[in-house]
Amino acid sequence: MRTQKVEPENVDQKLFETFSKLGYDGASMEVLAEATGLKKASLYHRFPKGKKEMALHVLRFVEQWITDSVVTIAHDQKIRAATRLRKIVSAINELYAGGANNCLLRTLSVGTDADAFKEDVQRCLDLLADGFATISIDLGNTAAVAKEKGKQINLLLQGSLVMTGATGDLSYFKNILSRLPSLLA
Amino acid sequence: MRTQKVEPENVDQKLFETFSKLGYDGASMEVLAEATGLKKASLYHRFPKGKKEMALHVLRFVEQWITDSVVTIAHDQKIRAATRLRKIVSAINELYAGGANNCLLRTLSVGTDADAFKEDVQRCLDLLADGFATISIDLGNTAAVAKEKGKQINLLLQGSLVMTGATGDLSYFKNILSRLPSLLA
DNA sequence: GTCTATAGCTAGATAGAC
DNA sequence: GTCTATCTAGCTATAGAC
Repeated sequence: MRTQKVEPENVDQKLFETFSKLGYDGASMEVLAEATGLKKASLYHRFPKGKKEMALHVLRFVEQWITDSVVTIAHDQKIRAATRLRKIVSAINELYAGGANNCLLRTLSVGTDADAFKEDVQRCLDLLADGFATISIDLGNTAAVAKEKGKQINLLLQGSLVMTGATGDLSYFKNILSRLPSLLA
Repeated sequence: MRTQKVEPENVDQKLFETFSKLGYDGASMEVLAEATGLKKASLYHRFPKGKKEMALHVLRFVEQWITDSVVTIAHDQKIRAATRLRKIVSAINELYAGGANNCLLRTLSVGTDADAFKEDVQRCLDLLADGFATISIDLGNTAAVAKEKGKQINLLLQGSLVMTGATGDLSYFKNILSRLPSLLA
């Protein structure tokens, strides 16, 4: 048929999940096709430059998510800073399924083609740190202190996701999320 | 020739480095052969069950390193706790090349065969946490508090290595290492 | 836009000479 | 114990029908 079998947003979501879980080298075209519900050739129709283009596309998908769910919320002066942070924490908790999901930014940082993704990964991490720093400033910190706290949150989230992923113990992730308000204050 | 071309310890080291850098799926037999200086068939002679056996062997290599460089040192009552910790920090700094190297326990936690390594990865992480906890107890904390601190150090080290690996900024790793004494006190 | 079929290559793994 | 040569399966990617 000529009509789309799967919505682009659903394809993005499945590619995101698969790359997050298996990394770039572990996510074969066969697996990606099964995950999206499309045949390999159809995936190539949507991403003519192949797997690398898919991963870069998913990274932009994540960058957009961060912009919408962290950065924009963080800057919304109509809402109290503490409330903004609660919304961000809730979004992050949902994205990572309470710690059960790996972080794409981490899984794409290891492998044969990691260099190709480094720039986009860094931009995403910077956006996250800036979002957290914005909240921290509004909670009463100087820009310099807030910037350091933002970077520290990135470190703690990544560490908690590694530990939760390796051990299966969701409390690593859960604890960091619940401590975010005090860590940014 | 019938004699060994490369010492087993050197093979272990190169396999460790390659799996750490590229992960399991990214470390092809071809790449592993080049890294060790052996041909593929020679690697199969040493590891008849193939790549999975190599990765498991390297995990035991790491477990031994942790036992020698962290656990045993941590329990050495002949030395002051603060001095023991300095030795451990120094060893960790060297292993990770100041943050430039990825952590094998993390890179083997993602990919198509991650399940096969999970048990060993967990054991290594537990050993590390126990080593840190031992120091923390000797610095005056209760067993319960020390245990939590040990787990937190694992989280911080993993997080710092992810951030340093993704951004190239060695200070994430360096800062955590320098804070270990106060974090365990 | 999706599909079947397949090209061309590289992966993990083996056989057998030395 | 190491090597060259090779097998098979899986990989990324493409061709062309519908």
